Amino acid sequence: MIKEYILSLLKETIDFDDASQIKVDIPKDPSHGDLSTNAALVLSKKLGKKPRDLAIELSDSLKYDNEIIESISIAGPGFINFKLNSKYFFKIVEKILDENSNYGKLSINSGKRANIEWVSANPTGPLHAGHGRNIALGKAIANLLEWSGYNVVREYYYNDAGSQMDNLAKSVHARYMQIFNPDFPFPEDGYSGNYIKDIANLIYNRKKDELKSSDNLEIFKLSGEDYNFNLIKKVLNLMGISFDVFFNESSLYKTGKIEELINRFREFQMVYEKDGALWLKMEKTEGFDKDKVIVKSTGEPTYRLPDMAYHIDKVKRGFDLIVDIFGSDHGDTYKEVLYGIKKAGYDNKNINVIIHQMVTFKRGDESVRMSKRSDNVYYLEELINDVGVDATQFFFVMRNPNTHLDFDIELAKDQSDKNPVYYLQYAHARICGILRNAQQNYDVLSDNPEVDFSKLGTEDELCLIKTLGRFPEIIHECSVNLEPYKLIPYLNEVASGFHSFYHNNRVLDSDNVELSKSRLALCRATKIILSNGFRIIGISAPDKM
RNA sequence: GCGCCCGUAGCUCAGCAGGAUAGAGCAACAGCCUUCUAAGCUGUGGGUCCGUGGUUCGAAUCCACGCGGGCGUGCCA
Repeated sequence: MIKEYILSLLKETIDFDDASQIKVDIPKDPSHGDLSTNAALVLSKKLGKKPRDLAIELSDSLKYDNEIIESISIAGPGFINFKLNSKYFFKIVEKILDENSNYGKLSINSGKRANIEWVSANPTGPLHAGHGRNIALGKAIANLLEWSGYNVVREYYYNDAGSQMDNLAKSVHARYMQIFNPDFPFPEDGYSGNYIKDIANLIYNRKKDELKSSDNLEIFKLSGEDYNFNLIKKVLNLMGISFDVFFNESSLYKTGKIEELINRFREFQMVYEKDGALWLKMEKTEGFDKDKVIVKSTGEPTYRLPDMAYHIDKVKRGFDLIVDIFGSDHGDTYKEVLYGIKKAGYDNKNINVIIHQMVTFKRGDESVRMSKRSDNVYYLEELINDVGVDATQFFFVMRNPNTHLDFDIELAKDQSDKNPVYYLQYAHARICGILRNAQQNYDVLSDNPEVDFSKLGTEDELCLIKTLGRFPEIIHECSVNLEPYKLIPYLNEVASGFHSFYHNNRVLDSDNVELSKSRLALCRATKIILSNGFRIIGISAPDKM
């Protein structure tokens, strides 16, 4: 890319052992040129020269290609500013049109395999709105991994074995029994949602009172699991997500992986028995302050043991990168899991855990209460019905996962310029409108596909082209750090650049065929960038709005 | 108490591997539709970057200590 080109020019001219401080950036102020470097500032001390003198010296001796760099100037304390040749920018437009839906795809991780695990909600009930952040993030990050070249396995891990599933069975059973006897006691910590009654009714419709006097809860558990999983999959489907692997906890028992891990811990003397439970030694030097139970006195493992076994399984599958996405309420447990992997003698360095903070939902100024206990749950499906899939996806991905998210339902629902989703999508729809119009009403424009880009030259046009050309490096930045949210301000800039261009520059004009063609090409290039960006963050690119 | 995260414009947030005058969207105010979608464009106002110290040519950004908020700190997941 162009930044590397300039960096390589600098390296040809002057020796610097430590290049980490030297940066080539796009200056905030466009009057400072298209690119700028702080090289002279950084190197001045080492070489004992004044930054400005060094800058002049450097810029005089650079041997650059005139087709790429038009001019060089010195400014401020010693920044070297580069103005690029517009021919360079026109080549970018050609490249975008040529690579089309692949433009921006990187090869930095070609040939590598990545596993990304997220959602992983247990089938004890439908997904609630708060799950949305995890779901949306994972979707976008999985896309980013693919764009950076990885072969990606999308995976969902769920617990179909532990005490939560027993609780589900008891809850469904109680609702079933209440059909015959309204006074049948409901478990104190049972799942109170109405869906439990729906499951009980389904069982009743099938089995009538056959199960009334049975104390086998298996059928209640399986029916509940099945019902809930269908609800979950339905919503995931709405969100446009499909998983390659559904990994269930019980398989870890069947294949003996839990037992194997316990034996390994024993072998490495990492565990001891106390009060009838099996404890894992947690070392202070690793930041832990007390030991943790991995097998309860009842003989059942705590959640962390199968979590560790599961991750060891992923490690053994040989991925180059393993990504986990958790809410901040799991912020401590993932550390235990990584620790367990290491202490069992496996390598955890390929595991990258992304922790996102919690979400608050608001309708205008009013916050939406979400408590599981009172059945006052705002389900993800309701949120999607309220604001639409695109707004749901967009609002969850919009912010840095590290910060708390305020999700304004009214704003997300609003079909007006207030809503940032529409601003972006509208730019795409507008372009499609122009393309339709060109096809239907401007035959002359399709005569000869040759485009003379030198017809382009207005401020708006050049500004838009420059923005489009930054797409690959934005993808690079986003994918290296697994940060899809950074794509959004960029796409906003693309849309804004396009809207300004549109406002000031008539695209279709029969009296100006060559100009029209080149502007039409610019429109197509913009459409490609927008739709590629939308695909990554996981929203649709509408043709009409 | 301890651990992790956060504190930037009226609101929601970018910027935080140190760099030129701290940005965006919304809200406020003032303009722009006989022309490819006004779900748009143009302009204006708006800041103790939580506080106090430190590191240096330079700090919103790094360090220390406070203050405020969120989440953890289970033989729940």
